[in-house]
Amino acid sequence: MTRTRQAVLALLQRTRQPVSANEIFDQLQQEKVAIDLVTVYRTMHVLKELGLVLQLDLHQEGLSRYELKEGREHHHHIRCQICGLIVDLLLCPLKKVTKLIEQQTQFIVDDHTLEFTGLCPQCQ
Amino acid sequence: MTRTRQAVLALLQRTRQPVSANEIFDQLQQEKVAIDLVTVYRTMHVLKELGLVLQLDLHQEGLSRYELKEGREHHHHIRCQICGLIVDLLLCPLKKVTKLIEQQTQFIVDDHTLEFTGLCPQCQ
DNA sequence: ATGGTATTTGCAATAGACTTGCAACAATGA
DNA sequence: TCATTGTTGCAAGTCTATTGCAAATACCAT
Ligand SMILES: [Mn+2]
Ligand SMILES: [Mn+2]
Ligand SMILES: [Zn+2]
Ligand SMILES: [Zn+2]
Repeated sequence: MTRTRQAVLALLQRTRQPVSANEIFDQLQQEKVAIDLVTVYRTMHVLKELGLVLQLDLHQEGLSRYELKEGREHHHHIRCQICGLIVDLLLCPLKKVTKLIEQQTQFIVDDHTLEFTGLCPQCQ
Repeated sequence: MTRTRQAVLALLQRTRQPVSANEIFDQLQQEKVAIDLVTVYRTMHVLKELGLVLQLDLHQEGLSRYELKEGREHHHHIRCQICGLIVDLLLCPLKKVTKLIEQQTQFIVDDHTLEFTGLCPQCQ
């Protein structure tokens, strides 16, 4: 756990939203923390390996975001199409559906992704 | 509807799987149809606008695939992690869940993406 | 502390999907 | 036929992310 990695972790802690590598880079620049964008990517890789961080690849965004794992279980997200707000959905409604799909397709299902988009309360 | 666009449409018709721009390009090359990769991208854009083609951005693939819309309604997909087989799921299990999420988050939901991965019957 | 090893970092270059500018070409139609 | 419009190919560019490599840093046994 180097100084640099501490800085990234600290940023994730004080950030409520999932952040992209570029956002981490820009934010740390502003805070006068010298860090290369490549190092951000490599740091995120390490933090994922350590199980401290989750990587989110939301649909249509064309980049990855990261959030602290903390105690978070498997969950999904909803994103506002106007302001980009991302909110955790704590339920996963797909357990029964998974069994149905296994029957219908003869696949063995081992993962899924689910994401909603819409308008947040502010943007309506 | 130019010769080139006809060739792309014909390829989509005889292809069972959703195909990427590069796959369309390679396949047409093999069939001695002269076409530029840029033209493939622009053609897919046009065919989408015309409502003839659906664009799929499956999770973790890092590229777009295209399938004929034909009569297809809103639907989802399951992909085999070994061989890449993609199968249509004809059900959408999210209508009730959407209402629940609107209540919980105060968002107005207007779209969602859902995708399963697993092992197809051949690869188990 | 000191020296030696392993890890981490920055910079430059690269990869890969996709887009854009522009000029040549083809189709359309008065 | 000529002018206007739409389509294509090539080159170059964008954007996120990765890789090679050498310099800097951290770590550890002496
Ligand atoms: Mn989350
Ligand atoms: Mn489909
Ligand atoms: Zn789930
Ligand atoms: Zn659906």
